[in-house]
Amino acid sequence: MLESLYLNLGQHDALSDAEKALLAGAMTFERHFATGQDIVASGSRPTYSTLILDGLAARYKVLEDGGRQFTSLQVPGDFVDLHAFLLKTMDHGIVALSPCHVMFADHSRLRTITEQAPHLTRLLWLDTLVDGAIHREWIVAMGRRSKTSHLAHLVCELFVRLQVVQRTNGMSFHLPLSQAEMADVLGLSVVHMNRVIGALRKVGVVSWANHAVTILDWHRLQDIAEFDPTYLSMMREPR
Amino acid sequence: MLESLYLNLGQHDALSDAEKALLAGAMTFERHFATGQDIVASGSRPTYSTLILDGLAARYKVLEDGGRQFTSLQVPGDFVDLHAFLLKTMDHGIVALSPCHVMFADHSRLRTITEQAPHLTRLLWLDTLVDGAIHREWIVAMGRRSKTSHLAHLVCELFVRLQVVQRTNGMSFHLPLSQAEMADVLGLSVVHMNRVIGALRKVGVVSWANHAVTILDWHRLQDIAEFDPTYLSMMREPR
DNA sequence: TACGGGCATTAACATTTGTTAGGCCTGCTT
DNA sequence: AAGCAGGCCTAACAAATGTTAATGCCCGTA
Repeated sequence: MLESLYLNLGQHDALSDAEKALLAGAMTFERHFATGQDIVASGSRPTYSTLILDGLAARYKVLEDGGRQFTSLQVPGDFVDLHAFLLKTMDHGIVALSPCHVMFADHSRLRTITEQAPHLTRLLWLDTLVDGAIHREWIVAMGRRSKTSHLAHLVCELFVRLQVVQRTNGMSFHLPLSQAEMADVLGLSVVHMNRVIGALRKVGVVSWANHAVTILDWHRLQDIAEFDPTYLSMMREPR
Repeated sequence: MLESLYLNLGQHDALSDAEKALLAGAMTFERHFATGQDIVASGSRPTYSTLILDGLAARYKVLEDGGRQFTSLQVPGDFVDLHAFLLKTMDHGIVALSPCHVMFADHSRLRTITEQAPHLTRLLWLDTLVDGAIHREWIVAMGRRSKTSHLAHLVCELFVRLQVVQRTNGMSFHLPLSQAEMADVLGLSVVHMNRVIGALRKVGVVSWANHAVTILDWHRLQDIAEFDPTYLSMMREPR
């Protein structure tokens, strides 16, 4: 059941059986969320952290004018709010973008891990660092890439991340977001989001229909995106 | 000499004398960097992490077309590349935006801290988590705020962060960035950056000249920015 | 003192992006 | 079967942002 988590953490460094057992021991109950439901509310002070077993979720903030911005997309194997273990107060919400199957890890047991399992602690820390690296890449994309390049970069990133947790199917993956939701990822209007998706389709590097994205020309897509996966730290080495 | 670091880490939770000693013990040599010099090179694999004692620095990425985007600004007391301790390979560069006085902490000694000082480890982890929270706020600003609001938000954030490490002077602080550099922060052209700064000046909430920023109307500035400092986790509580 | 470079500022114009509105599907409900 | 809601897509126009170029200022240096 925790296979995705093991794949996710294990991509950076070897994960021992004892460590897997410690992780499993930190888990409490599981739960399902329907599309659109809040998994964690902004401003709350959770006493557990949420692991996604299956489904797609996103962090978001809402502004006074009603505008919404997603700040990350979370795939199976992601600890969506590991932050709250130390940050205490959630400064953003987390919403299910598809039906989500999640499991909760008690903060008190995570704390025990930090007291007794330094290497596993470093791997969990690393998980949040990769999260930050992804944020930086998004900032670069929002600030200095063309919108087409930004979208291409996102497609590359999602494909690679989903591949790690075995959620791709050949060169395709399931992306349950509507174009309005995609617009809240890239920070665009819906109309322009539609234009940009159209542009990417037109160059022929992806097909995108019915929430299924297929990469038709990985090399050219990567080129448009200037995608370099270094920031995802997928190299397995001692940490 | 490490006062800024103690102030920075200590804002989130009490820092014991033993922990301060451990931090001091992790430090090796110090060094000065001139404005514009690279403190850490993109793609390098440092064996130490860099603490800013004095000066302003920034993380950045450069794209193929020469465009540059800053992904964070780093103030005294910030561990600019604590990431590299676990990420290993730098996926971005760090440049001095003013003369910088820095000190290096050996990764091997940081590792010892993770083995022997769980609470201090959590505080260091937390430091990187706040970093991520700042990134998220930047993403929201880039995606969904007006440019004026984005700039106002940045001014609020810098003021608060500098205040923690006692680098403010009343309602003023020193901001050594040129408008071209500011443009690389917000992801704008230089010309538009100039317009936006002009707009903020015109409403009369800040004065901005000779690299000195003075907040003339904090309340209204905060209002324009929709600035809520929760994300900085400045509350002192057990972590 | 004269010169040149970097920086802030502005103008004029080009391009990108947002807004408003509507059409056309599809799937679901009555 | 009719009606309705949501999602995708397009058009026409408005607003924001980028580009190019020019001006003036300050400052360090020949």
